[in-house]
Amino acid sequence: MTFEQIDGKVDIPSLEREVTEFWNANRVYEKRVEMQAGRQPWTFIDGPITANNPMGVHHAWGRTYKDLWARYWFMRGREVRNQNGFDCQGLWIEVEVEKELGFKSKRDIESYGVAEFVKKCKQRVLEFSAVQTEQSIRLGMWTDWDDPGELRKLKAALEDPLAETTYVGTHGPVTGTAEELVGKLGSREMGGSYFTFSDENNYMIWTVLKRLHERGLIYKGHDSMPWCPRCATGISQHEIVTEGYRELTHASVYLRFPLRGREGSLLIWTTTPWTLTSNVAVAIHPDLDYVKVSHEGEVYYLSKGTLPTVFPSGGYEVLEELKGAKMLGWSYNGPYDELEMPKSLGAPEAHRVIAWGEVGEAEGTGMVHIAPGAGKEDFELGVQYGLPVVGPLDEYGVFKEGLGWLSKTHVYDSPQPIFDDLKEKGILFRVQDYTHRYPVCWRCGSELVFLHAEEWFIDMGRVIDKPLDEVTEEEKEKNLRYQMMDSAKQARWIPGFGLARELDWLKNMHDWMISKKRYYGLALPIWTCPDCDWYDVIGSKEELKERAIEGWDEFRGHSPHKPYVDAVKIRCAKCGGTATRIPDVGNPWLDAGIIAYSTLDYRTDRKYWDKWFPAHFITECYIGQFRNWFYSMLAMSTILERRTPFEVVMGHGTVLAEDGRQMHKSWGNAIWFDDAADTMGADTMRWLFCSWKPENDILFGYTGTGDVKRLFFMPLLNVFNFFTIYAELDGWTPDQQPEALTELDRWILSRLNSLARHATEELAKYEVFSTCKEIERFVDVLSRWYVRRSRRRFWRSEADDDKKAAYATLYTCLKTLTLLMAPVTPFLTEAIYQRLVRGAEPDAPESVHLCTWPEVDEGLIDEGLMERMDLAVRVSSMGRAARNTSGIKLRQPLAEAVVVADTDDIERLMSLRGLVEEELNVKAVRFTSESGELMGLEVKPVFALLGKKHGRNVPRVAEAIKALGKAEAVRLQNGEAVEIIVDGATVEVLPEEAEVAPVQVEGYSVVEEAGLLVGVRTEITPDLEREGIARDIVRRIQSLRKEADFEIDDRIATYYSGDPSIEEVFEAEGDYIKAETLSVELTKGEAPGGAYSGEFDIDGKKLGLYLLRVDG
RNA sequence: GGGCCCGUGGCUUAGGAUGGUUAAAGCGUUCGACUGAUAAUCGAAAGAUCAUGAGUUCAAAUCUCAUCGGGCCCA
Repeated sequence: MTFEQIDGKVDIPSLEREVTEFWNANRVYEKRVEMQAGRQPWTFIDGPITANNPMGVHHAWGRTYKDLWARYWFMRGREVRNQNGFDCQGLWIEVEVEKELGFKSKRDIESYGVAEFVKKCKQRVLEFSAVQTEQSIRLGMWTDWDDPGELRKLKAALEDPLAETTYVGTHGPVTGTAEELVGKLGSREMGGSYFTFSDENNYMIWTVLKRLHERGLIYKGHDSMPWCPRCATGISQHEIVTEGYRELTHASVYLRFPLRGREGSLLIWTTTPWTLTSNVAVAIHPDLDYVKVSHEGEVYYLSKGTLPTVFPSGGYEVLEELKGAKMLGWSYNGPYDELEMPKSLGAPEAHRVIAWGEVGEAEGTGMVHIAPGAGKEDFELGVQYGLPVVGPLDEYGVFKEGLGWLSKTHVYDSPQPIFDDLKEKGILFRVQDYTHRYPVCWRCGSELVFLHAEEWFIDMGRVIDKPLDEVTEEEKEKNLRYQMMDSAKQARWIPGFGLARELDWLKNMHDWMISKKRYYGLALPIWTCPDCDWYDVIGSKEELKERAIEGWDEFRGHSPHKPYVDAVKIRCAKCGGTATRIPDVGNPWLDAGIIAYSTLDYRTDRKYWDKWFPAHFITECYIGQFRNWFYSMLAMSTILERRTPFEVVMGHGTVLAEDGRQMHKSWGNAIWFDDAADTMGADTMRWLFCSWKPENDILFGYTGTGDVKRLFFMPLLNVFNFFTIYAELDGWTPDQQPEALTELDRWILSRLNSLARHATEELAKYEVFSTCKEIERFVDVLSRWYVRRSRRRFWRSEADDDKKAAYATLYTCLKTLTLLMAPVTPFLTEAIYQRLVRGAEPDAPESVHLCTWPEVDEGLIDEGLMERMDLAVRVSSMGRAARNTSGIKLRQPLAEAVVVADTDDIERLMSLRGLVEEELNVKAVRFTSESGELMGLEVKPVFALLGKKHGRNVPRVAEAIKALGKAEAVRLQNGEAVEIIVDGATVEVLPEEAEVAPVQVEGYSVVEEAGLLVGVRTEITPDLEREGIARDIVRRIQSLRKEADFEIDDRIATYYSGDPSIEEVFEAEGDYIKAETLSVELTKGEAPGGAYSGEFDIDGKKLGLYLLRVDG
């Protein structure tokens, strides 16, 4: 069999499974890679997906892009490097493992054992990297995948980390301890995806951090961060924003801070009484109006605007009004100045009034209590004003030593005792319930506190207060911020506003906090001396070994993770003490940011790195990546090489559910990737994603993918099936080329080549949306015009040249289209290619994905022809509309269609008239530039105006107006007055007294549109009527043939009986009926036994038909 | 508060860089047709002052500014 159909009721997912099996059985991907080795490189760097859960449909969007350009460049003949990557370290994985193990806090991890916990984290990564690998293969992603089974075996082997095992990588088996092999995943020796927990990835970051340290850019700082006392962990701002707020009611307190050296107190309000232990300053707004008031014998300062809320029942007297600015620098006595910790840190001496622009009057007293050790903004203000930092809580929310009676009590139990204490001290003003949105831990729901912690930072460079382009080379020299901006500008950002966003982030970013007080992640290579302030950064495993003074044996054979690496100690270069590693792990964006170096063997094989760096292309969902992955990639590359690691970066939007909301398990609008792949199919998703503008968020669901299938895939498959049915029947093969092509053929080939040109150029620019739209348009015209207008050419029984032309043309269209679509819909195109090309062209590559990208034949692009055909399509469409309004069915032939157009258009349409005749089922198309052929002008009197002017003569005037000729009508239309004769008198008719409207000429149904007029003659002569009936008869015979299950090319004998007027048609139109229905004879009367019969009704007249298959 | 994006028929979106006849699709609605691609398909109709206001221009959905509304990022 040369050509093979695809079942019209095709189940796309099962088709895709069949294609996957074909690829696997024939090692198609491997063959492609071998074919391209040593050619011009194309390199893609994958932003790692967190291997922590199954992937979602939102991942499928970006992954579709990632795959499509790799396939495109494969077809363009490049050597492609597109290694997939997994993000393997960080809190998210810890959280899932904690859930698995039922842990509630960090204490649970400590008692379980850090080594075991880290192992569990690695095992989780191996499990889900296997799952995601399977899913990605299901999506059709082509890259050097690990065998998921091997990943799972390695996971099991890791149970005993130091035991020998073997991993079958993509280049063959590798043997080592389980922990060693895990640490080598993704290396050139092992093949497969890269894993950010690999030894190389971690040590490469050590190298970077050491370089930064050598430049003096690593420092220890402080931060005040939201903290869950129950989980004993910091919570990032991001975690709070997504689901971390709850409506809560707390007891808030108003209290007095007595002023030093002047009368009265500052009136302070706070919702977090525990922070009063750490008060250092009071912030006011310098421009706000404040008042000094007396109330029940006490004197207070507060802002004027808050008087009504503070004293709801009045009873105060304003003694003085003043601007906030006048109070700056005033000193006061804090509520806990007697405690040892604040005293030792110098808080009492520091107490003063400071300015802060964020102070408002919406709540409180317009005076804000500032505790730099217990709040984020407080901390920043503290840095700005050089205030001491009092951090009262430990990581479990317990008050530290040095806080008197509060020490060792828990922060959650503190409000009431504090209120009692304040009352005893005589500074309590009022306690009052207050409801607000308060941050809580997204894992356990505990209320968060702010904790002051030591953290490690990279100095990203100060902001220089001048326009970007005026920053000098010298200023940039020590300033990563500006160097990164330069790197960012070297890349092309899609969409264009991406660069502006990245630069905005770079302008505003703070120093990079790289430490996190957790267990599973990059071991920050910072060793500190417990006896002095010395610290150093280690740049490699080798350096660590060399400098180790103890613990190396314990560490040997392990990956650089906690707890083993912590055993290694080095000598303090300053005091000779024993320095230990800080317990912190690294920010996971360090892991993802380094991969343009770590995965390309930057440290060990610079030639290899040179070949593949920088990436030609990267793409990710842009929400968040400007400050995450794009940022960290730029940072690392700027530190190491001061250049961008990617040439083109494309960002795309987020996937939303079809109701326009985020997909959410509990809202019931989420779609899982596996379900989507199983029901709608991977290619359907891929097409939906690619035919969407990347910068817009996409509404993803079964309606959209259903449309893809119904409006695009099905018409395409229908055309394909149409071709295969007839080509197979006729035994056409591609070597049967025609002598000449028709205009219709040349037109569709012209369309095809301009499509190919568009696709080639746009895909090279990383633009796929418009290509998909063009392809959809092409399939539309191919189906609705080329094939529809060519159908009869395929039906003819003899194989003439015109038929060859039709086959050759349609074959070329389908084959080229398949190649153009191959990168976007790899499964569907493979299914078509196998059935269309493989049987017909013995030398064709065995897979569509082993083909080269189609060449564009510019010579076949004929702009003039395409314009003319567009015109013919429009005329046909208008003609159909005209028939439609006349109510005459299309099967009924009509005598003529008249087209009114200018002479140029007539000229252009002339050679295409045959197509229009067939399409409109008319005997002839007549062209004219005289619109009067189809449209007259009707003049209607405006009675409202005429009545006043002519009184009782109106009817006769109106009569005369209606009877006006065309010339006068035109003058009226042009705003001129005309004269008429009524009863012998001359009457002037003003333009406003008559409405002029076009009206159709009798006997035609007419449609008008933009300078064109198309009409069909509606008269049905007896001859035409007979022909119409003949077509009706043909249709009934055809449907009967089909019911009878005859083959398309079976010959039949037809017997008929019925109304005399119908029988007469059989005689008059016999030849036509015979030819159309493959009837070798037409016989009046009932058939012999065994005939297939049917009774019909044609416009109320009876028809009986009896069909017999004839052999030979 | 700063930066960026988006507002187009009932719904979902094209078009927008380069201003130019009557703003284009699909869904939905209504009517009709076709019939050897057929549980498919095709045609037609109704439906939009292109968020609002101003400006530039002979001409603005498109360019500029402002306002309103929605979203994202950073404070």
